[in-house]
Amino acid sequence: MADYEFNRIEKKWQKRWLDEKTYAAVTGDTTREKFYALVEFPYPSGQGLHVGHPRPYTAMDIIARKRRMQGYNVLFPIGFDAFGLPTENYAIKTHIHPREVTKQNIATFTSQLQMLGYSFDWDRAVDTTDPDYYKWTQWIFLQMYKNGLAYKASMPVNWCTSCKVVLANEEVVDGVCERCGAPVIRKEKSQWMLKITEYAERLIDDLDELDFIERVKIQQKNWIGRSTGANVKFATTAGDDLMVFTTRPDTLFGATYMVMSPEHAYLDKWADVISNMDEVRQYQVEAGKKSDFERTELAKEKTGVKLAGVEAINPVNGKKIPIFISDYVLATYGTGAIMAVPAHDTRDWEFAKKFDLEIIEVVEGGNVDEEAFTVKDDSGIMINSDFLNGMTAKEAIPAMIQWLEEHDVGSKQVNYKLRDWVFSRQRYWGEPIPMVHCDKCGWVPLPESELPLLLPDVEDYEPTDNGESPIAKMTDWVNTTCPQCGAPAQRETDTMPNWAGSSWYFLRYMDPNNSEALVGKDAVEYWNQIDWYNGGMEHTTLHLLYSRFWHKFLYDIGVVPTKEPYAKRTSHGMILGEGGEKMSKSRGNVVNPNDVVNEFGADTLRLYIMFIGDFEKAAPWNPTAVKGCKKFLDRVWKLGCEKLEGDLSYSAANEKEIHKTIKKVSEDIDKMKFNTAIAQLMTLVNQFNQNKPSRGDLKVLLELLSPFAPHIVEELWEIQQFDEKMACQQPWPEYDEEKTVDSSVEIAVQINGKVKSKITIPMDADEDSVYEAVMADEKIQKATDGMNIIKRIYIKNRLMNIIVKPQ
RNA sequence: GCCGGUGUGAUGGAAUUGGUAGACGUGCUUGACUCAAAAUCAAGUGUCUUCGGACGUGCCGGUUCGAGUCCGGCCACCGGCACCA
Repeated sequence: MADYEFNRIEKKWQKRWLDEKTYAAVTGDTTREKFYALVEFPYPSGQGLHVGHPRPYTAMDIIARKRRMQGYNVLFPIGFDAFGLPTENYAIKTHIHPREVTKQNIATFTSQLQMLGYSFDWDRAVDTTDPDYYKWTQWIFLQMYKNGLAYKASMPVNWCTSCKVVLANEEVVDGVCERCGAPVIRKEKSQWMLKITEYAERLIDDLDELDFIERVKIQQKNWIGRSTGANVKFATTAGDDLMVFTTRPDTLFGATYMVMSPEHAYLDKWADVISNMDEVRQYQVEAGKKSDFERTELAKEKTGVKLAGVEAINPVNGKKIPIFISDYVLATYGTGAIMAVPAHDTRDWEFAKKFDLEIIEVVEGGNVDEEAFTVKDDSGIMINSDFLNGMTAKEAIPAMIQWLEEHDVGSKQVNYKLRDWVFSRQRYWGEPIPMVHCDKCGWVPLPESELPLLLPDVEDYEPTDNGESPIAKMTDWVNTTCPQCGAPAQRETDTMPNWAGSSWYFLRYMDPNNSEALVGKDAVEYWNQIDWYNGGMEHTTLHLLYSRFWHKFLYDIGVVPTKEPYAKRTSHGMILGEGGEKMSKSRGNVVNPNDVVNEFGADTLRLYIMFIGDFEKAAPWNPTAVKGCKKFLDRVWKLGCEKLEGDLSYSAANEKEIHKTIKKVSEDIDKMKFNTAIAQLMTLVNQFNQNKPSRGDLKVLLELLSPFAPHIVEELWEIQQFDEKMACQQPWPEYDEEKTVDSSVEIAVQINGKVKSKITIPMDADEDSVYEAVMADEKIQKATDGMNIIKRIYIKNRLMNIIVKPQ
């Protein structure tokens, strides 16, 4: 018997798959149903592949391989999301051009991914830094601009003090930079923005039709943060009406004061009317100095300033109430001002206590002197509220909205927490934003014929302290002429964030070499929607949301035929270090896939990473357990090398277990229960070691194993000369439900719900004959001796429970 | 604080969705082979036990003939959001 030389075997088959383009998807083969399986394309970092990558990749590879065997026309592509900071930082350190670094890293990643035997369609690989690719990223930006979805605005933005770059809200975690951990401060800057808020409603509502795992839907919904309520107009003694948003218009009679955010525009407008403007200015300065992080840290203690000389009028009762400014009211949400109902809102209550303001109870049931009574279930009864008295909150809300509308002082309103997407980055290694600024014409888009706008070469990639991109120093590139009027003009020097290229990459895979369009009509009609997309939870409110937004826009302008890019979304758990901690260089617990492949082979790594535990949950790496998977493959090798004679029928001894295994493996792959599928394959192999397999037995084992461990399977397939076509090109085995069932079954016999004995009965035996067999059992006779049998419960093929009472 | 998730042997994890808890793997014990070790193969492995049994899925209670699974109340850990009106 030949040794199991996994290194030689794996290289041999990888080469053959690539040479023969075994896994190329065939567009236009209408005889077969299409299946588009997608994994998140990697960022090609200098560290190379991490063991985290193989988990989702192996999972989708197994699914793709099985679908091919089931006759689908499968598109399973890969590419590289190569713009981004780590590469740029590396360039700063080494003075090697990011383009070169990216090229090397992509080469490393490619060979590592090929080393693991993934059935990617390599001819379709995309690279977001390729001008032929980012031409279309820029093109989409131009379409957004033309449709009013891209705009430049000066506003306070998140500024990472270490990366020296603006961050999107989604990139700020606990007040620090998601990537480097440095503090994020607020900085006033002029930025390109994308109006994702225009799509907020559709981004929430359309989730209902999608087959996404629930936690993804919930997280996106929370992030978009829809709340329904009303806008209410308060007249003021300054003359202007002050508009507020509230989710509880029913509590309007309890509104005893108002609060504006320190940034509210009326403050400047009212400067002459406000008699304590000095105090107001001082508070504004202090609030402005605080970073987001400090604002949240100091959340407990309320601060604020009462506006002297201005009062508001509560529209429902004409009462004059004071107005404050406080940083607990955010300028960016709602109208930047609130009506305060201290009796029923915790924050308002704290503020009212501190400033000794009136607290009026309008919903019965709490003790508003002690704490705010926040009713969550809408069932509280309204009091002190004139025409609302006696109603539940649920009834009072629409009643109040109606009243507001009738009196023209308010209306129903929906608000979202989602903010527009800050889209410019002051860095080098990104897509140039194809816009030109002309003193006369303002911002002018580059004509599409000038795309791609190439990223210029610079001498120095170092970001500048004044917040400008390194490209700003390339005056030859920056200075241009206005596409509209021909006058001297300047190019935009900020670049796009790394989320840009990844927001549409799945479309390019459908038609990667199209030079006329980002994707051809036929290709996008055929591949249509991604059938199954697996990726990390960390992208839920970033890439996953952004790409849904872009796709909806592309749908609106007629580029794609579907409203949503992904029909189904699943997510894998993280691979942790040995101690159950996150793998990191500083902890020194990083496992390199290369080492595992060298020592045990790619098939063992694939098998282990799928066997490690529940796919959705995090799992710690266990080096000794890897051996178990290697041992399993050693046993398969031994079985498979033995020369078998005869036809391809199943042996009588193994037939039942084979049908069970086909069923279990088929179903488990579709449910991503890879660990139990592998366990069943192990059980089958254990049985083959008891009952020598026939030639047909071995053939079906190899077919079932081939998505998991494709290399060893192809080698054994060749040794056995099963077919001219490779194992991966065989039809997926089918099972006979009847043959998965045993002829006899062991059932439990319980007395009063406790298992007392076990007996073997024929499959599907009727209750009376089972009862007879039960009563013949010695242990049961003993247990029921001298007892009254009250009743019996029979669950077919499972158990019989006898209920007895002492006589 | 709000939203979501998880809790099962020494260990990673199974359990037909209310029906024999611990599949499969690791580890450990014993045996075979070996001068020996590794590898391989075989048997065993939840806890306690007076060997009749008794107990056992984070804790307390409930529903049920029957609960890891359902309900109520806690505890612990993980993830997300957070002064969002």
